[in-house]
Amino acid sequence: MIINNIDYIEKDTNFDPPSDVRCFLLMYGLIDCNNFYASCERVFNPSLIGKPIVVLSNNDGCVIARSAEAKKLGIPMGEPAYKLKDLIESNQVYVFSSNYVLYGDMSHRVMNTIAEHVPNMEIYSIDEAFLLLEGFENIDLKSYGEKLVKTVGKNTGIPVSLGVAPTKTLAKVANKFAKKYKAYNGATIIDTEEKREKALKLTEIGDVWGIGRKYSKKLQYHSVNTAWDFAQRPKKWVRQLMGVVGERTWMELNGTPCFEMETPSAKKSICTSRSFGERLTELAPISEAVANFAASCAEKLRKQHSYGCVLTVFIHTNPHATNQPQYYNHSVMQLSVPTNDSTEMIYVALRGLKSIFKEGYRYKKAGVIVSEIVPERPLQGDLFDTRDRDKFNKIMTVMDSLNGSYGKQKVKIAAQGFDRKWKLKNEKLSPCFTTNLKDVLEIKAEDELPL
DNA sequence: TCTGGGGTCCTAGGACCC
DNA sequence: TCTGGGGTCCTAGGACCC
Repeated sequence: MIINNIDYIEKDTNFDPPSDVRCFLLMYGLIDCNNFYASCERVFNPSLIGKPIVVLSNNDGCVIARSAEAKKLGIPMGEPAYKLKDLIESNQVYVFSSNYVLYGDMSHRVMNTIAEHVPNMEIYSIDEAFLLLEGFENIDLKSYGEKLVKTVGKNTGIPVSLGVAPTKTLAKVANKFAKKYKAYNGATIIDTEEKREKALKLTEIGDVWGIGRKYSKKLQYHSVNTAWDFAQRPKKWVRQLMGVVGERTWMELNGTPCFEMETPSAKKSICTSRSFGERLTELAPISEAVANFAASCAEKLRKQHSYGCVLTVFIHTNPHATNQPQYYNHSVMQLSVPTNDSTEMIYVALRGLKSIFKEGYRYKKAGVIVSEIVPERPLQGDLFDTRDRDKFNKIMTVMDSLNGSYGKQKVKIAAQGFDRKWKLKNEKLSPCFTTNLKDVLEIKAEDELPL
């Protein structure tokens, strides 16, 4: 029985695990890319197949993706790269700086392929999509799923896995099985009560979607070690310990959908922030960085046809350097008129930065956050607004279109500067195979050097 | 020396009003 | 003067996700 009705869920607070036989009218799928960033690096460099690969975060900080081989070596997710130096060298692990242009483009290819075969999908992240499988009663979901997985792999070179179940959370569970056991051929379906029970019993509580580190610890303290233990607890108990959020996860694990398919909506906040490649002590280079972050926020706003009303700037020192003086501050500014104009945002952001910048610290990171985001129209004017908004709108449109055709940052505001002292460290960047022919040709030329 | 970046949602508590 | 409760709005912080 599927109860796809939020009102019912709200009212019946004593709903306990159902034990009746189910008939699923509607199933959710979760398809995601295996070791996505590592797989992307591999697509254009087949010599890496079978080799351990790790991809590092911005500034080559810590590990954010690992190939299966790297996982096998015991390289943990999130580990700082410097701690892994020996392990990397002794095992000849291939290390890459993150190349988001490449990953973004590969993501498009994967998503487009899925969209060609599934009518209703929701892109959930760069490497994941939920599918809504409606009207599949007479179709063998297992072979349908296997076929989809195979097609995506063939068309894009990226290996993917699919989990199918009556709720999104259960689809996530199913997906883990598809990944873990090769014999599933990339697709696992949870469509009977027996499979659900077995899957939940084999799933650690911390691996459940929606249960993070903190709750995982809390639950284990109460002897809840598996997803099944959790699903068997009374609903009231879960509500008390974890609030409505935990209650929804509980319902979903028990087969009642609480998370519907979502359509993409405009962001409610937009943030651009970076750690600097080197520590900065002067206002000038930090200003340049902040100007760039503000410009990037404005560009993101224009892309989603929104204006921002509030702008926050923050800076801080390195919290890990406990032997050095620490400083963290932020400044919140209300914009007189909602805007997505780069020049205006830069101006306001720099004013904010000036108000919080203090001499005598080694700054590590800064960022700009835009909040209270509203749709582009209707615009509420300010009586005392003297800015020629039409003119600046036109300038922004021209700038975006030039940058769209000739490449990022070909045209920018003077304050964004050219020094780039704040720039990221990414020493192990792969070429942008999919978007930059020049990079690819250069690599080829090098490859041909025999000695 | 070296530890990412960008989001969302929920809750508790305070201020304020009637 | 004192006492009371309910409602709303805002904010900071906590938890989670990828």
